[in-house]
Amino acid sequence: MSHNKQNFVQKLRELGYRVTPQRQLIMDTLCEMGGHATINQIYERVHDQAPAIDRATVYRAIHLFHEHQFVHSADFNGRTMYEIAETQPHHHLVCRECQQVISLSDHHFDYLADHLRREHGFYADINHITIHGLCAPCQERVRD
Amino acid sequence: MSHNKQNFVQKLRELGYRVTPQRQLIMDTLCEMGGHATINQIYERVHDQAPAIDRATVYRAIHLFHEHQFVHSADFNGRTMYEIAETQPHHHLVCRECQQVISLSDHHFDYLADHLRREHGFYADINHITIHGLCAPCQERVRD
DNA sequence: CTCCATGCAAACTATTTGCACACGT
DNA sequence: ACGTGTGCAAATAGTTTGCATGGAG
Repeated sequence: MSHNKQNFVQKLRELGYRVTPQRQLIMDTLCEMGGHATINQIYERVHDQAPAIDRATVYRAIHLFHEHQFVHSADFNGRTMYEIAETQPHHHLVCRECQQVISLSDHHFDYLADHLRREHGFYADINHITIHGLCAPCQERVRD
Repeated sequence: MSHNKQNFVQKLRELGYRVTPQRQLIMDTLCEMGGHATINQIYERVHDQAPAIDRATVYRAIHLFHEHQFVHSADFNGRTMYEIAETQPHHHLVCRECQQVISLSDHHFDYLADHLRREHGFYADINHITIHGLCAPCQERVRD
């Protein structure tokens, strides 16, 4: 569910980066935010706890994390969201009508990943896939 | 491959929107751009052909198209891209190292979509799915 | 002829950058 | 002590909005 703090700290150090309180707080915050957040949402929450932390620091940290796969980026209806790169598969179904996000773990994604690797030589980041569409209630309502 | 112009024009009208040269040019341009582009890239190209067209117009058109499923949005390594909603399935594998985008049409996505509908009641926009990961050459090089 | 869509300009929000200082190693 | 990371401020880029005019239906 949440990231392994020891692991995060260790990996940062291994890569030659410094483990600062800012980076730790930003990572912790993203974890607490239940899977996905925009940079702005992360900043707001971090700022509540430590007003001295600047937006630029949040941007720099998130970019660093993204570069090294601590977090992933995803499009949620035109907005870029970031989420912890879980060890547990953690996919998202995003409804384009009600904006609802359904999280699920499903082995069918693994089949797809296997297939993409074998047939297309592509190594998918299969632990985090975002799919857009309509949730059941919205599908009922719309019927286009 | 390219969008059906008649269809686009007709649908716009059906929905009660006006078919303006600006909207047509923006849609044509996106089509010519081979599947995916940022709003800025679209604007640049439109602007070359018709310098009078304003950025605001491009934003408004793309949002309109997105709202009515003429185009889809997708995250390409943290950047929001837009692409024509093809009738042909048209998926993207985005390499997070070299930024290469592999387009493919593959029935395995259909299996996944069927499964999501049956098991999770979710109606995926299966004609356009973006998956992140490493392409074969980058996978070779990295080995982390 | 009637309104919707556009262009323009300005406001607003998001993101990046340079620099001096602070602090993790 | 060294050099990376941070805060600050300013610059740049991205997006939205109000309003008067133009043009599609």
